Amino acid sequence: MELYGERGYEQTTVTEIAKRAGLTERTFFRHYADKREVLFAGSALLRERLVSGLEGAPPSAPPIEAVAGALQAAAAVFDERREQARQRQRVITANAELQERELVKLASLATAMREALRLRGVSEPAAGLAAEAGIAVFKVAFERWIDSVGERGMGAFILEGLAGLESLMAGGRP
Amino acid sequence: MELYGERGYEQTTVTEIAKRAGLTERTFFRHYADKREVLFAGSALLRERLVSGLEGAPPSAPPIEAVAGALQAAAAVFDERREQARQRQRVITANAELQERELVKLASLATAMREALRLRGVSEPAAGLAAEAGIAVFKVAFERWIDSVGERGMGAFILEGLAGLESLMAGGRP
DNA sequence: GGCTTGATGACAGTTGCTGACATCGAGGGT
DNA sequence: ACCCTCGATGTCAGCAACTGTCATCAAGCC
Repeated sequence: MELYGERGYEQTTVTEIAKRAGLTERTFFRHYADKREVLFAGSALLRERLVSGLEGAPPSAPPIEAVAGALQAAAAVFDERREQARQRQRVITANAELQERELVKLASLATAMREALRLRGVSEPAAGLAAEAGIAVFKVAFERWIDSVGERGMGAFILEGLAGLESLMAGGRP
Repeated sequence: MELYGERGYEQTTVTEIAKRAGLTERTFFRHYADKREVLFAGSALLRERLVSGLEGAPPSAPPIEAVAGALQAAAAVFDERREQARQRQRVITANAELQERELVKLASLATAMREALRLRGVSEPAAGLAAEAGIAVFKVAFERWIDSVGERGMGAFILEGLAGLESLMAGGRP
């Protein structure tokens, strides 16, 4: 992160990263599958929160409410590390390769939610739709949260996003 | 595509592709930014269809209906080349790097739709939400279409997806 | 003290991708 | 017909990401 911040992602070679960490290039690749993965190792935590959020929802709750709860649980992760999240996002938005990887991580979150919904008894294609729509709301809310100035928590943006999408799907014209 | 089909994506080197095409490796990279791009050059057509679908919708139509029309216009592209689409998708699902690039292309479609919606007068965050939700429906519909056996057009899956998402957002329990 | 085992180093090799310069063929102007 | 420009291609050298293989080494275990 230091090096990525100092000279940018592309201008940083793996050899430099390894040297700064007091290791060999080869050893770096034993810990991270590739150069990008350094920035995304933490996404496992997000997945856990989403999944346990879905598992923790009352069995009687409709899918969208379960998803809403899971998104709230995930949003809390960001509120705890607001500045770190912004710094990280600055590096990512500055580089196309990193944005690719971020999309992959989001897709894997969608898959995890989809499977957790299936376990709740939600059938296809509803499970896939609910998961993808949830991630869509998450993306928009995250972007707005990052660009926001105040101390507003990400959960508020999630709520707004859910309400907005609900209105849109009902034929609303905001 | 021949080589990717014969021996798989990773086992095919750019040198081989260039030789098969009667060109040099260097010339290959003058036409395609990278090795993956060969499979995604056609996505520009998809974007055009989506955008002109949005532009062509009656100004009075609510966002979700404009998106629905655009998705239908895009779906037609696939019905015309069903077998080709399947073959391509087989190559892509067999390789992680290619799935990454596919996600990038989908994200760029979402961005294009978002901007087209803004031009229709839809404001944020509704434009972003509608675009992302539309792509979510598209993803699920495409997956179901690829896995389907009959001659059913992709447009039918799009319609089902839209209806399903509408029901979900209204608190439905399918 | 010897043994296994997991992490690391050393090193060579492949391949995607880029920069710099030379070449060549098609049109365009005179 | 002659030259001239220009776009596409070839040639060559090189970097950096990533991988396979084997040696080394330290920690714990018998």
